[in-house]
Amino acid sequence: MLVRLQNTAELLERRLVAGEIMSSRQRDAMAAMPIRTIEIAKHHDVVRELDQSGQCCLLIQGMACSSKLDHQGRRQIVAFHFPGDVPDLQCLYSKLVDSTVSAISPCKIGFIRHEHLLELALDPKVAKAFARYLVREAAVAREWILNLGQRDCLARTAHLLSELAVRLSSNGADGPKEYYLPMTQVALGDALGMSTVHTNRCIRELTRRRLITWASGTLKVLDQVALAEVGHFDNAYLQFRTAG
Amino acid sequence: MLVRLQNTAELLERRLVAGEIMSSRQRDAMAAMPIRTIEIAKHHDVVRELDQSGQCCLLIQGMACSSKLDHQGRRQIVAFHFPGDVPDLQCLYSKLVDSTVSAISPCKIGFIRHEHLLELALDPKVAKAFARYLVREAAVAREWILNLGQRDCLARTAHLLSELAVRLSSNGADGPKEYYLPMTQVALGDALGMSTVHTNRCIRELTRRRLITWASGTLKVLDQVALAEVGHFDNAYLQFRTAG
DNA sequence: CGCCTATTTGATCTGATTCAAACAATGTGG
DNA sequence: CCACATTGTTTGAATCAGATCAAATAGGCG
Repeated sequence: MLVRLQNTAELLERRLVAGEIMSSRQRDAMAAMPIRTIEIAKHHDVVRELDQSGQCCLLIQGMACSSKLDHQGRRQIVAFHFPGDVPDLQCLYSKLVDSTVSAISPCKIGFIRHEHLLELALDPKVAKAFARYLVREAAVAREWILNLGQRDCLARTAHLLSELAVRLSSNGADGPKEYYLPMTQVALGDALGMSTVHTNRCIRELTRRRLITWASGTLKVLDQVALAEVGHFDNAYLQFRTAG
Repeated sequence: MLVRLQNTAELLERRLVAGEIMSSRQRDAMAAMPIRTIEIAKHHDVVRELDQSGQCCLLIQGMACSSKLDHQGRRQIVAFHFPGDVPDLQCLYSKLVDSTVSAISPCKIGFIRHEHLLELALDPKVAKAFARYLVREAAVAREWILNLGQRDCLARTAHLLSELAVRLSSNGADGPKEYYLPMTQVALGDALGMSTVHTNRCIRELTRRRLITWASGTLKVLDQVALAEVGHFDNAYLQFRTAG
C-alpha cells in the first residue's frame, strides 16, 4: 500500500522538524514523499528489512519501543515511541542498527526512503531539525541511565510514568491527566530493568498512595506533583529549546 | 589564550568528521577556526559559561566525563570522553544542557564558537558527519542502559572496561593491551551505578581471574576475549559504518 | 615526613529477585 | 454466547546480590 497522507506530513512537521518554520515548497515536498504504510500486530517487530532497504520508519499510530537483548535473552527497552516519532532516524546517518523496534500495541507504520529524507536535509534548517531530534532522544536516554543507575525501584517507576505522562500530554492525548498507555507491566519492567513481580509491587504501592490508577491500558495520574516528587522527576531534560 | 593549532584540526577530522572526506578548502577552514584553549584540573567542571556563550568544547588532552546528579546529590556518569571528543556537540542544536562535563584527569579543552561549526555544517557532508557523531554517542548510551538494566555487577564492570579498552585502542594509545586510564574506582562506580565498595570487589575479582590488572592509572587487559565474555561484550554497537 | 586521597577488607542489613501459584481479564472458536 | 485457552496481574515466601557501615591499609604529593 502506497499512499500520500496529508496527515503524515503533519505528523512529521509537528515532531521531526518541530521548531523549524518550513517554506510552503518544503511542506509540499514533504507531503509528496511516497510513504509505504503497514500494520503491525502487538508484540511483533517492525520487520528489519529496513536495515538494508534504505528506509526510515515513522510511527503513525500505536505505541512502540526500541529494545536490545542481553546475550541471555533478557530484554532491555531503551526507548518508547509514540505517533510522530521516527524510531530509527539514526539509520539515516549510520548503518549501525543497534536496537530493535517492536510494536507494543497494534501499530501503523510508514516507511520513508532515505533519499527523500536526505533531500529534505540538504536544507541546513531541516538538517538542524533532524539533529535536534537526535539530541532530544539522547537526552532522554541519558536521563534513563540516571534512572537505572541511581534511583530505587519505586522512584524509578514513578519517574518513568511521569515522563510518559509529560510526553503523552504534549501529544494531545485524551485529557490532562488520563493517558492511553497500552503497555503491560512486563514491558514496564523491561524498561526499568526490574523483575515483573517487583514492577507490579511498585505500581501497587503508587496506587495505594493514590498517585495513579492503571487498568485496561489507561493510566490516570491522580497527583502529578506527588508522583514527580516520588520519582525525583524534573522535566527540564524534555524541555526543548532551539539553539540560538 | 587564543591559538590555531594544526593538531586540533587533525583531532577534529579524525573523530568529529570521521568517515567524510573533506575538501582541502574545508580542511583549511577548520584549521583556521579560532580556538580558545584552557587547562582544567582533575575533578573540576568545564566551566559552563558555554551554555550561554555559544561555544562547544573539544577535549584536546586528558579524560573527561558527562554526569548528571540525582536530587539527593548522587552522581551518575553517563559518558566518558577522550581526546578528539566534543562532549557537548548537542548544544549546537539545542540549548538543552542536561549534563555536566568534568575533568577526570587534568584536561586541555578547546572552545569553538558555534558559528564556526555551523558554517562548516552548511555542507551537507559535514552536517551528516556531525549527526553521525551524535548517533554514535546515542548508541553508546543505549548500550549503557542495557548494561545498567540487565547485567549483574561483575558483568557490568567487565563490559565497561571492555568498551573503554576498545575505544582507547582505536585512539592509538600506548600499546595493544595497556591503556592509560586515569580514573578512580569512585568514578567507575558512578558510571556503573554501583557502590564504590562493590566496584572494588568486582575489580578485584577480575584481577583474581587474571583478566586485568589496574594500578596507578594504567589498565592492562590480560585476556581481552575472556573479559568480553564475562561482560557479554559485543563491540558491534561501536562499529561505525557510514550509511549508504 | 605527614597529610590527603584512594583502595581494600570484614560484617551486617535490606531491597529486589526468584520461585510458585492463584486469580483476573481478554480473546477465540464451537 | 458460553467454555476454554491464553495472556496479564497479584500475592506470598525464601533467598541473594549488592548496599551500607566501619575501619584498616596503601599511594601520592606538598
